[in-house]
Amino acid sequence: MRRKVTLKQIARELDVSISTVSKSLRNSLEISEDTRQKVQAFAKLYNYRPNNIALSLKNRKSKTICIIIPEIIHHFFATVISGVEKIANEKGYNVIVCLSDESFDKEVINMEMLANGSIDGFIMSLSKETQQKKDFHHISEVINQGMPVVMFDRVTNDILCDKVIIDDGLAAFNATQFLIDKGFKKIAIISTVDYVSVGKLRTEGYIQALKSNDIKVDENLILKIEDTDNFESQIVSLIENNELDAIFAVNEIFAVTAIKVAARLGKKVPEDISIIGFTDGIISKYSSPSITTVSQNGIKMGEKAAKMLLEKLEIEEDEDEEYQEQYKTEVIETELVERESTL
Amino acid sequence: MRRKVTLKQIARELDVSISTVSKSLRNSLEISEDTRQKVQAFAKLYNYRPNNIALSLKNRKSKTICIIIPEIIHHFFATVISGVEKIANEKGYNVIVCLSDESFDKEVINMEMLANGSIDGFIMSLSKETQQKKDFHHISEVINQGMPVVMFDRVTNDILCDKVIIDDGLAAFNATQFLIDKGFKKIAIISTVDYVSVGKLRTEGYIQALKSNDIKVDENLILKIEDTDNFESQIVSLIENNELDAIFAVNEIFAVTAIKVAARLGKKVPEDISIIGFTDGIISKYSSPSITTVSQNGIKMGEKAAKMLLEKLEIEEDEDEEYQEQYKTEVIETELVERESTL
DNA sequence: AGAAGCTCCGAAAACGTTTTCGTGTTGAAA
DNA sequence: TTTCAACACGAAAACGTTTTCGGAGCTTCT
Repeated sequence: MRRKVTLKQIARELDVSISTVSKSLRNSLEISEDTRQKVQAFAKLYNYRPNNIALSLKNRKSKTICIIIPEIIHHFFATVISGVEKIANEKGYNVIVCLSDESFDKEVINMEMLANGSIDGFIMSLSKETQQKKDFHHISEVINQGMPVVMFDRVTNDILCDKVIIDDGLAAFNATQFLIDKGFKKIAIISTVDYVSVGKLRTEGYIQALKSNDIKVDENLILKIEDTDNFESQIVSLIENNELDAIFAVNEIFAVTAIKVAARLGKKVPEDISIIGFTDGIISKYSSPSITTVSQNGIKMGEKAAKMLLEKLEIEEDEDEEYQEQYKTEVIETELVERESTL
Repeated sequence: MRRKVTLKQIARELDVSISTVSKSLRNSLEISEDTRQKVQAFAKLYNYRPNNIALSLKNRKSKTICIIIPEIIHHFFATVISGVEKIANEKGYNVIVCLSDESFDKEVINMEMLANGSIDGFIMSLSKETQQKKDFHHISEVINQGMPVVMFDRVTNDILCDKVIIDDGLAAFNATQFLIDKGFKKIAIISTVDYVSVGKLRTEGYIQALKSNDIKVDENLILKIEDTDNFESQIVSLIENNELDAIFAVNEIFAVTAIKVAARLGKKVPEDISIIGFTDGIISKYSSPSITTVSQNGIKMGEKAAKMLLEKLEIEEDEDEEYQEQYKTEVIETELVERESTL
């Protein structure tokens, strides 16, 4: 078990200075052909690799970025990570993945822990608790220290930074309009509580669509779910108490649960009731019937977010001094994937 | 945008030495109460945080571990990450997630890139390609340098290190036996090609179960799928050409696809044909009918792997010198979760 | 022969810490 | 008055790099 070999050891062994070794390995013309070859041969033999930590310290950057997500056991976030990884790796960056578990405290701890030199920038989606508390000091602090942050999906207007989102309102509008175009009038929505930004936006889009088609908005058809562990009974009531034509669910789980509940209540999907979901995940694809859904391309979001972050990092590198800070918000287009759950 | 403050800056500002500042912040008794308070107040005001990279360099460890998985868009691996994260965070470690995308080269690159000081240890599950090539030099190299490695799920006997696995053979045996106990004789298996270690083991378990119940093994009922993108037609043939009682699928996707195909061919699940899957993921839970499956607790696997790795790291720290190297293989128990897809 | 210019290399600083060791200043004991 | 311990602090090394600068030794030109 030989430990990693360092410049110093090579230098001692070959009886030259550390500088000479370093320069030789970097093929500096300052060093004679002879010495260079000797050093390089020796380094190769002992499988020398520069120590990343030392390089990070010297260069004052770690070539590592961090992505903070609320939970990983969630197809959408997993795809985003995948997109981030792809771009980051292409550019020689590593990715640290942190999970906030929807907790404000964990989000803060993670950021504080990593903001001290370990990483060069953040990509993040807010935890539910953070969105509820509306406390973003940990993020603005990091930004104030000059570390770039890119937010995606669950974002906030209270922080100025690059963002990657989908147009949740528009996507919801389109999904609802799709149902209306099929001739449906009694359309329910299964959404989340309002402090989850995307839930609120999607609900608004749904309402917009109804209004612009002169369909009266019925509060009884708007179900806002708080506890994502135990909500099935609420969906049962919704379907039992209303003669629904269709349901728009703001995520996969709600959609697939609606299908199950409908089946149990003797309603066929899509013959008796049509259902549209949100997020084109693994459930929508493999459910029976498979689910018509709004596809938010997580990979594309991750790629875009990573590109924006890396761009900031490269710029900083060049013209270190005060260029006009420009923040962009990129909107990733969504798409309605038609499957079996709608007529 | 003030940049991060360092010991040196505080020292200059307060007109003391760097050592004094460092000691003050660590509450050393060498420093007078007076000076300590002054320094601490100043540090707090300017929100001083020690630079992690510098600490890593000094301590020769990064308090970061890396987990390499074949793909993240896969419920099982996501749960493993989640388990690793949990334990690592508890002990103050960060987790770098690397994706090999089932590619040998990416696995090698990732390991080489990070093995140079960036991290303290690896947790990994082999990529398909690596298992196929049986080339593990990158792993043994890392181990030779004294860096602990823990392998999980997809492991190999060619490398000596800590491992966390399930008893794939036994689990498959039990699943098959479960079907046999229901009175089924014509039981098919949908598996992967043999170089995927877990696929092979599960197939063996299936065969064992048949044999020990004196059921003839019919090669036509053993489907080994190579291309995971385009296999539906093979399942169609399997079901069409054989009067099956039941199917044992070695993963969720195969199981849910079998259900779909069966339905299309006019066979009801579970009335006409029973189906058991492997991996208790989101699909099994939300599919209709929901799928009876072998649950491999990914969280527990991740937690166990992380514990084993961190233990090695802590030991190394203490008694740096040659204690007898002991490698363990932990077996995580599986469980058969009965749902709707079996009678 | 002196100046100038190369070629080849090493010393040292820098990145930000922690820690060991030394040293100057007190105050009290001998 | 001398000696010694306690106290409070600083210098420097170390972790492993890269890079700037300077210098020694040689050749070439005038």
